[in-house]
Order: sequence, then structure tokens, then C-alpha cells
Amino acid sequence: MTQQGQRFGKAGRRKGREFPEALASCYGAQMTIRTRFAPSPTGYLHIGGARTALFNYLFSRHHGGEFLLRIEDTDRARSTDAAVAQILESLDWLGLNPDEPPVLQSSREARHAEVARDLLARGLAYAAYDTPEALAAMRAAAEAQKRSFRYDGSRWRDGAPPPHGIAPVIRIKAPASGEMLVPDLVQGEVRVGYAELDDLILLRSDGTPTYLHAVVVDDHDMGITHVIRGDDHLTNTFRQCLIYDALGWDRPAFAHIPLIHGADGAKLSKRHGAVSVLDFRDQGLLPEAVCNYLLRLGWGHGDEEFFSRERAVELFDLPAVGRAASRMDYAKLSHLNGLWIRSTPPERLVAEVLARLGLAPQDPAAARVALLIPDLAPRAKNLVELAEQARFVVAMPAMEPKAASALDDAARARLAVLAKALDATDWSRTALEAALRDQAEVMQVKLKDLAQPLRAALTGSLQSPPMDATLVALGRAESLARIGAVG
RNA sequence: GUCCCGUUCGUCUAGAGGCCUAGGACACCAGCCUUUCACGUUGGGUACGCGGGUUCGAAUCCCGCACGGGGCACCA
Repeated sequence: MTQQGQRFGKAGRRKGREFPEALASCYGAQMTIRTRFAPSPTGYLHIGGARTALFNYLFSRHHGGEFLLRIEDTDRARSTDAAVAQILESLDWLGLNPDEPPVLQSSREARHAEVARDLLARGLAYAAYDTPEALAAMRAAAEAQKRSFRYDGSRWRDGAPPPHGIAPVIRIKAPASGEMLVPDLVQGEVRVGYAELDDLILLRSDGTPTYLHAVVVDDHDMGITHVIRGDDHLTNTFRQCLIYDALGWDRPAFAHIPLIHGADGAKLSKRHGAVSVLDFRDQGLLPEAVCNYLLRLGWGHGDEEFFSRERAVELFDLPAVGRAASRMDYAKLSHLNGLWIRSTPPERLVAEVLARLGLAPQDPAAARVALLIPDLAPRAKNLVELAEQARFVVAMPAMEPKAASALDDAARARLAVLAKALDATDWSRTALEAALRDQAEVMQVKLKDLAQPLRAALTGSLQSPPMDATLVALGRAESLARIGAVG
């Protein structure tokens, strides 16, 4: 059995999904897998889109294929250059850069029209002369009779004479009976009666392509082998297959992944909190954590929770993706981010923190930050917190009330003695810790009763990394100055 | 309304007929560790939507119901 065969052996029967032979063979065939992410630039890249992009990326990488990007900007009124830039920036931040330059759908309108006209010439599509008003009336009539609306273009199909003064749309001739079967790598076999599908519009009366048509033509021309997208497109797939079939083109494999919902189970929107990828970046999340979290939404691998990009590429495959929508859980994202912060090289964290504190790398305070980061990292859930916690080494902050109350007369007296002892100590963590313990013993107080006042004096707070680390980061002169300042 | 899809702890999930007195993670609670706060660690409670089948045996297969989501544009 080949490696491919084994993989499909497990995947193909997962969760009761039986994949048809055709799909199984295409899955194992020696072809280069090409996936694409195709957002429309009408707003920022949100978390749902990011996951779709991630799954496309991971799937193509897992199978040694390519990942492409297409900007679906055919809706000129709503598309903006700013949105395109934001999407590109978001994908770059997530580390999901396409293997080829992005394709602008708007640049391909001539090709879309050409394909539609070809269908028309071959008698597989027809011109329809209904006005928007007439269409609206038909829809209203259907609703009044409580039956679902299905466009009936038999007049034009049968060659009724074109009326004057109405620019036609081009509609496809859909089969009237039978059943369409669409194999889906996530959903299994999905079927629908042709009677449910009507003659959709390929080209609008102004000659521009509709979404359904443009997508089919572009995916075909770009050599897309696997269309992976949100399951809000599932029923669109039937309509697109109508076009593929009419054209005589091979249909790509489809995979419709479930949507992400907010904590209340409703479609994710701004009121649920941060949903834009760039918001997550600004809130101090690491791209690795965001991808890790997104990967675990709707997909799992045994008890594993922590996935590097490499590990994700190694393990990810479509048949293991669940079919139910999942809810966004910010607490878990935050936890994962903490995990990632703890496993990120300190140099990178230092760079992030310096940027957030507005410090140049050559700034004297930058060195103190760098010294403290390894001890700060386990205490922060995100980069914003990390930067805030490092701020005290740059300049002595205002004393917190609780910290101030830890500095009573007795405490200050102890600090004065401690300062002398420290000044006589080698400025290393081990020596400083020993000195601290020695002094506590000499003063006959608990270490805590010496450490907390010291912490208050040094950081203005009652929470910080261990005192030896803090003293080293601050340096001898600054540490003694801060102790002196409260005496 | 109609078509399509779904339903395991509060949440994300493991689970492909016996390994399930249902496992892991987040969150929550309690203990330990400790120089504070974290980190770490130990333990705890909480789930197979409901009803019928099939089977010696079902979270797993089938049917129905309920509930939820998505689509039904000259938007994408």
C-alpha cells in the first residue's frame, strides 16, 4: 500500500464519511495540488477568513502543493484599495503568503465574458430579457403563493423574440431533472435535485460577470485543484458545478469548512470583540498563537494542543475537519498565546517589547529590558502586558498605593541596612539572592518581609519577577538609587 | 417558506460497534510549589439533544422529532 493509500484509508472513512472512488483517486493522484484563498476586499480580514486561508495553506503544504491568492474585487462599489492592503498585511503577519502574485479578479472580466459568450454560442446558455422589476414581481408572486421562487426562463429558452430597449443578461441552461452529486472532502457526499437549481446569471446586463461565474472561470484558469472555503458557500457549489459541467471542465475537489461563531452561537461580528486579524496583532497576540488557535477550531489531533507551523503542515488534512460550527473562545486563545510567548526566543520578545515601549535598541534602557525579558515572559499572556510589565526598568513608575503601604518605617529601616549589604555584594543573581537571604536571617524576618518592601522600592508594585533578576536588570547604581529614594 | 448542513462537559475537541464506569485542553474550584505575581504541578465537578429501531452489545449504524446554522440577488 502506498503512503497516499494509507492516508486515505483512515481519512476516507472518517466520521462515517464514505468518499467516492473518484475523489479517492484524485486525492492520491500525482498532481500538484493548488489551493487559493479568495477574499473580497470590502473590509478587513477577519478571523474566519484567516482560518480559511490557513486551511488552504496547510492543505497545499501538506500535499506538497501551492497556495494562491485571488482578490475578488468585481464589486467595484464596495471594494477598496485600503482593504486589499489590509488583507495582504494580515496574511503576511500570519505567515500565509501566496506562492504567486495575487490575481485581481477585476482584471479578468474580458475572459469571463468570453467564456459566457462561448456557452451562448454553443446553445448552453441564453439571453434573458427580464427587467429587475419583472423579476421582483415574479418573486413576490411566488411568495404570495407560498412557494419558493425559482426563475423560469422558458420563454427566452424557447426563443421568444427579444423586446426592444432591454439589455439582456446571459443565463445558463440548467438541467430540469435528475440529481446532482457533489463530493466534498469535509461534508461528504452532498446532493440536490436539479429542479432546485435555476438558470443562474453568468453575465449581467452591463456585461460584467457574476460572482458564481467569475469564480468558476478563475479557479479553472488558475489551475485550482481544491476549493476550500466557508460552508456558507456550500449551496453555491451546486450552481458553480452547473457551470463547470456545461463548460465540460473538470470540477475541482471541494471542501466546505464550518463557520466560526461568537460566544453566543451567532455569526461572528464586531460586537463579539476583536475579529480583525490586525486587531489581534495590536492586542499583542503572536501570529503563531492565532494560527494554533484557529487550527484547533474544527480540527484536532488526539490530545495535542500545541502546534507549530511545521507540525501543522505535517498533520493537517481535510477529512479530519469537523462539520459543526465552533465558537470563538478568547480565553483559550489567550492561554495559547501565553504558551507561545513562553516558547518564543527572548531576542524576538525583546524586539517586540522595545517597539511597543518606543525604545531604540541602542538605548541604555533597552539593555535592562533585554536582561529582564526571560523572567517576565512566563508572567504575560500577551505582548502588550509584557511591555507594560517591563516598563518599570525604563523609569521608576509612580508608586502603587498598596506598594506604598508596604513601605512602613520598619520596612524602610530594613531597606537601609539591606542597601549597604547589597552594595558590598557582587552584582550577580546568585550572589544577590544569597545576600537577600542572609540579611533576612540577620534581621530575623521572613524573606517575604524583606523582599516585598524591596520590590515596592524598586518597581513601585508588589508584583514583579524575582528580586535577584530585578536587581540585575536594573543594575547596581539604579537599584541603590531607587532604594535610597524611599528611605 | 424552501433547499443544504449540523448537534459529545460552559467552550474547543478525542471518539470510525465492545478499549468509554466517555479521554485531553481552556475556564472554574481546592491543594502543592514559592520572595510577590505568574509559571509549573496534583486533584475535583460538569457532556454523548430527544424518541424509536438494528445488534449479544451503540456516543459510534438507520429512521423520526426537536433545536441550531447557512443558502435561496443583475452581492461576494
